[in-house]
Amino acid sequence: MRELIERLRASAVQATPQRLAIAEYVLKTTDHPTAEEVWKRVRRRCPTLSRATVYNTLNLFTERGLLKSRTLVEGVVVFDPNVGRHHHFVDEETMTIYDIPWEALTVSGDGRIQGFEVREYQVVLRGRRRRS
Amino acid sequence: MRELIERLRASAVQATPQRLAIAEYVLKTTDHPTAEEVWKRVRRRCPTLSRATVYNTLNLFTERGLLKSRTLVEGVVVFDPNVGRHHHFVDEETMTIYDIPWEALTVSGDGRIQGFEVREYQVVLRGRRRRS
DNA sequence: AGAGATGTTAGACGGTTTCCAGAACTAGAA
DNA sequence: TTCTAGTTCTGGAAACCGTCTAACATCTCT
Repeated sequence: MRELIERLRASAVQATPQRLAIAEYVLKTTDHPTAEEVWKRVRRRCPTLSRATVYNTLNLFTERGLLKSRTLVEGVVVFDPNVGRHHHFVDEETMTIYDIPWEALTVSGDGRIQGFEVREYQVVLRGRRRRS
Repeated sequence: MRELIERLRASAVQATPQRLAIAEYVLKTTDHPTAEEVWKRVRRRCPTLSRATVYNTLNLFTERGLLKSRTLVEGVVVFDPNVGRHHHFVDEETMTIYDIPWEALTVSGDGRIQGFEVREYQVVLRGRRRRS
């Protein structure tokens, strides 16, 4: 709690009860929730929370680098508190998104990409998660 | 023209003037246009063309494997006539999307992806195109 | 030509996200 | 505390994008 407030302050985000309620869920989850999912979830604790505030807050967090918004499944925007480098695996059956550690994949390019100054890159894998 | 009709027939798509007008642009371009862009563009030749037909046709083409729809830039769905395996580079300044040949990049994974049955994957590179 | 299937159109609709304007809240100063 | 100026929150309206609908047009097959 206290350290959440710290984190917001460190990102120049004024902590309010609404933002804390949202942060508590969305900055700590390993899910990749949509705005709607965040709203439904956080409203359980904070029933007056408006949709607009959820969108404002998610956008603010994204602007401040606390979140990253991604479209890994066609037409679905999700928010990801893991803002560091990593890749993704999408289970096409359940549409669940899994994080893949950056070091788990190696990407190398040949001469054909010399015309491009690559600032970042990301691999998206699709398939089925093996049932263990 | 004739071979375009052939291509549609081969994909079990009945050729109509509207579909041909759309196909002529969208199946031959190296751009990655949005539905709206396709509509604006094709309407110059076929002014009565409705938005609904553009969407119906793009979705039909996608279903039949003539196009692939992608979201390479947050919140923007584009259509790509290059349905074979390849990667993409997004110029973050101009938001232009470039195709990267499949063989230009090599991706290898370590043990941490053994829990996943990968059916396909794609690399998205972001940065600036070098002015040559 | 006629019947039935298929395609097209304009506008209505639906879900998601943003905008707006007023009310509530906040931090800081007195 | 109380005041003030700035910020945030809220619900509803509006914008946006894509889909659906129902009437009409056009094809295809006999």
